[in-house]
Amino acid sequence: MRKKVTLKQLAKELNLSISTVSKSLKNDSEISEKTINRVHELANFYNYKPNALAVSLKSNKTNTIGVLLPEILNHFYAKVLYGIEQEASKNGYKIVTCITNESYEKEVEYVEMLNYSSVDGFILALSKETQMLNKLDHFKDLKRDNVPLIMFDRVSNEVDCDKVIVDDKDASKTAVRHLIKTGCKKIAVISTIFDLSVGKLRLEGAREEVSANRGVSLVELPINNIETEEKEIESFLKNNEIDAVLGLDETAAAIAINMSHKLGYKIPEKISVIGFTDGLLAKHSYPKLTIISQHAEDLGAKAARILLERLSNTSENSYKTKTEIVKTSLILRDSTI
Amino acid sequence: MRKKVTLKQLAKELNLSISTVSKSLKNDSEISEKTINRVHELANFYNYKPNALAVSLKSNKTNTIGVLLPEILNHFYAKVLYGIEQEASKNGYKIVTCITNESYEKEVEYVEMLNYSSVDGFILALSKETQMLNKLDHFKDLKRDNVPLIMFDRVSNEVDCDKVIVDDKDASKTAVRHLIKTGCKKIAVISTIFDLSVGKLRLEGAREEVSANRGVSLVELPINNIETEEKEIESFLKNNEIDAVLGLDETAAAIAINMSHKLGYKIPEKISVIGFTDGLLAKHSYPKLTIISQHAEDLGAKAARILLERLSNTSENSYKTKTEIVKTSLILRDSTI
DNA sequence: CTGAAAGCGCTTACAG
DNA sequence: CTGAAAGCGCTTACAG
Repeated sequence: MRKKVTLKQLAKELNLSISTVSKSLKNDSEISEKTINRVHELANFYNYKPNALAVSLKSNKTNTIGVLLPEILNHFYAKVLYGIEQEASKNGYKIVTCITNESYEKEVEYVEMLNYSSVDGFILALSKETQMLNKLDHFKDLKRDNVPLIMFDRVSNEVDCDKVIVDDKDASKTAVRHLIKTGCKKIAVISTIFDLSVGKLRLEGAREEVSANRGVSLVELPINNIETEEKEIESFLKNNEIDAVLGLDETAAAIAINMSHKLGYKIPEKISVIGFTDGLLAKHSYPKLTIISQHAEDLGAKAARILLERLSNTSENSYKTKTEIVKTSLILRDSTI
Repeated sequence: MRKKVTLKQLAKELNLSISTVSKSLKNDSEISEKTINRVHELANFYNYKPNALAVSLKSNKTNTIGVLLPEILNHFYAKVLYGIEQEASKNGYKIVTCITNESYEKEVEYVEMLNYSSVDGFILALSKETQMLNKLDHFKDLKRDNVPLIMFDRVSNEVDCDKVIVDDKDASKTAVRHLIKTGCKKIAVISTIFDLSVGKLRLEGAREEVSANRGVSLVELPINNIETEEKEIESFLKNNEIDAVLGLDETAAAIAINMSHKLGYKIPEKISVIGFTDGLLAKHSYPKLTIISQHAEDLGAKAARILLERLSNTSENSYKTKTEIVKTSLILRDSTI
């Protein structure tokens, strides 16, 4: 069982009251300088730290932000987390992170758990399963308890809260436009995330851009089963005379590159490839992948800033929620012409 | 500011005392069935949840484990985290994770912060900077406060605590033995982690195994600057007549494969490649990388189990610490013969 | 300048 | 069977 020095013990040893010790540690002007010094000295000696549980119980705030991520082996979320962490710690907030692993049940469980642990607010992206089932009741508790919530990336229209999203549709358009500009005529879109809000938007963008250009066509390869993704992409590349691939998630484009190697197709000479998310796979593919960067770190920082703002306005019990859109960038590397 | 129903409010509305309500919620046999039912009904209606801060303050335990990771964009640590999480949540424990980003200062800060937040125990791998500076004073606080600590993977001999490590030296030996068995004569070892305990052990293993085999030689490529890693590996491959590469961290082997593509070297025909860590890069390289798996998930679960055991033995204030070793496996894929 | 008292939301030994 | 009281470790308005 953990042991810690308390105000009580310091008070006893100094022959002072608990109140005086408490005030001294805050350098309260009420207290004589001499007493303040005595108290600090002993506190330092014992390495006294106030008990955070007691402080939080009293103040009704924990200075903690709960963060829920669908997945962590994903550079986008990992970087968002980093952005949140930076901004939060700059402002004296801690973060507690839970990974839902794309499970609705886990998401519900973690929201309850963190709410029960009295985090001051939430930042989260919905799990895949939650988006598919479209069950959002677990967020009503937060509303009822008056706990602010910021959703990012994977959001739901049915929850009224602040949101930070990426301009996914525009991003796809920009990518496709680049492919067309460099001479591609038959563009494949590979997606494992057609169930997600972001996947839908990205696909829509590609469709719109293609249909706005005469003589260019789109072939869609939706992948249901991650297990067979490689094989599906390989046979797709073999059986379709395409000259470009747009991968809508982090891995699809990388796999397209690998399968092209296998089939002996040159990149970018025969096939141009663009992916989403500036992650490890993109950096360590050969040739290096041209990608859409979602500026994950900025996005995280932005979400944190909005939350901190909500937390500082303790007065307003209800407020008008807002949605901010983060602009993406197309980063040209070696997998496109 | 968050609002929550409390025992007090329930008591008032039910015309009962706080004690009776509290006991009823726990189905205490002292209380009449009728009262218990009344209380539960209202509690359900209001969705009452006890305030975790108050419970923890009273019980002096938070059911929370603090986890410190050097890096998260690293499959090994991400999977260890997953293993810890599984085991912890199975036993009603939550985890709070902090990423040190290989910084000594951050590590000190987080240890203090989590200790101050009253986590029940710690599981951590040291940051690179901490291992280089070899400053370990921040763990004395934990000892003084009687908070159990489990170190894994990157550990220090100078801290007396439970440890879970990987048989890194044997792992390298096994890898090199396989290379030799398949006919490799001149083996390169590429390392960006020669400062780390694990990096040293892996290198040692490779050296020992090579010197035990006549006619086989080792070439070492230590890389100081991650920025120029690719170029260094490329020119190394060009200027050395090697027939095998052992990459001691997650990325080195992947880069070796990419640079081989660039130089037109066939894998595994001309060069065999083995890497450490069964991560995304290994899975999505072409050809698929033969790797040493450290069984990260098991390792995490094991660390959690040891900690939970320590936490359940509240009686013992001092105990004999132990070190457990997790066996690695060589997983043969397509980058070796 | 210092301290006693109330209170944050719980739990539990004790009294009735 | 129910409740008053003490206490976990703090903060702060109030009294002296």
